[in-house]
Amino acid sequence: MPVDLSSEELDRVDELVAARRKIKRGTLLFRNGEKFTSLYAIRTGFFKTCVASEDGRDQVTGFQMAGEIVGLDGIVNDHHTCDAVALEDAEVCVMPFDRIEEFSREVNALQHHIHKIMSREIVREHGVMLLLGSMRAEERLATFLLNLVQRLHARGFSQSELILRMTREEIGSFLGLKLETVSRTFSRFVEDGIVEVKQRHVRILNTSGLREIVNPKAPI
Amino acid sequence: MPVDLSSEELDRVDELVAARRKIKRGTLLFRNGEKFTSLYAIRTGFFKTCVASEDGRDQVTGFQMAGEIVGLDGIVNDHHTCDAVALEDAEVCVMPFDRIEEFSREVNALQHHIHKIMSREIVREHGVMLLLGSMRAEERLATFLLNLVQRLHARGFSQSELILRMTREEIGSFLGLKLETVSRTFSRFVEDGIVEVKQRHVRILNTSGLREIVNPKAPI
DNA sequence: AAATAGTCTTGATACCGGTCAAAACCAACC
DNA sequence: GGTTGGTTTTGACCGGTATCAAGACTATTT
Repeated sequence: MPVDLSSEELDRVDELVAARRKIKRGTLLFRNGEKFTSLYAIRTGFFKTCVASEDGRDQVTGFQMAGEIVGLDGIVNDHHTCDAVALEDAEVCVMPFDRIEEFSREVNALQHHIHKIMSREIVREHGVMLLLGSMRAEERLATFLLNLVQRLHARGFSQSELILRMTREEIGSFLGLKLETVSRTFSRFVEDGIVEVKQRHVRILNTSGLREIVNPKAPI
Repeated sequence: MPVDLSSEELDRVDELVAARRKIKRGTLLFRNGEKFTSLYAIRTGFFKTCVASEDGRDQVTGFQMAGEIVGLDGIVNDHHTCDAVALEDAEVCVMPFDRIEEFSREVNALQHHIHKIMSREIVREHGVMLLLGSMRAEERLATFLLNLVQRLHARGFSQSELILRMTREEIGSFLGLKLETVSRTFSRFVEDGIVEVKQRHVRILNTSGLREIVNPKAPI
């Protein structure tokens, strides 16, 4: 949790963490309908969250990595409304929400931090809505790759290479596309020399090419 | 604000409201880039919020009516990242956010209420992502109408009649469709006897028909 | 009443992405 | 090594929505 806190306050924040929990790849951290008790800070590993409609269709609402928080959906109704699935072996900090509320009454910076986390999630989802509502397949995939690599880079990984932890189908679900379209769009990027793709391994050869796809400059 | 509070606490919540502000139809409550200071509780009127991509496309992220809160997007970066536009003459309560944080340190129920409001917005957006990512035009419009009429009914209006405060283009932007598709889909609903449409005036003739479109029952 | 601008509807056509199907590839396990 | 199951790629074709265009309707203004 990257907040500006005094060392004393930091100690208190440590008390927030009730436990650590390991999640095996493919298993759920929490599921739709489950009682909400805690937020989870991801220490290691990679998650997807997804919601389901009554008739079985489901939609990946996000991919989360180290340092990010999952579980915010559960606050409003005391029950989770989506599933959080580990896409690789993972470890999280369990932070009981009543304790978070208690502490954030005492530590102003923590209170504000919590508010920011929730607001950031709202703003992130605005971006996804823009993507789903107005972009074509190539723009969606380019946006997705740029976003992933940017977040990975902020964690010390390469700016140009990444390993996808999710299947084409999961990417498609997130981007509102079918897996075949995701695959075809990757192939087109490869043809155009913008990326190299070997299964889940992606190397970005031309970042500004991707940016150009997302945000085409009006010629003169 | 429908919270369970003692009357003393309720008095304090009243102090949250720094002022009321009237917004003329077509004008902005706040705009992208503007400094964030306050949340706004809608007293009367109807708003849309929309985000814009760099190259000018924009996406309506929601429609808000009396009792709902707008401005949550501004918390994370101290600046708003979307526009809030009044679709009819409106009045809002201005609630300075620093005061909200101050009070919610003292009134537990208020603190939790704020958290719920933000979580509810996150969950609502999950639903929009599901809509944008996996539904076809008819399902999107049916979902939209059912949602609108349900929220209006909760405010004492009819279960079956409503007046749309937004244009076909704004509906389309929200639903990820072009205005022509929205219009055609309305026409199809009319042909099928599911709704009556006279410009902005809509009467729902067959609610379960709409539900069926959203959530088709598997035959046997 | 006429004129104007904005909004909405409808038609014809194009195209993007979906669907269906087959084959290739990969990893894990006998 | 061979088998199995899951994932990915690719092709052929189809369908839903976008696009382009014209006209109708409504409200407001002159």
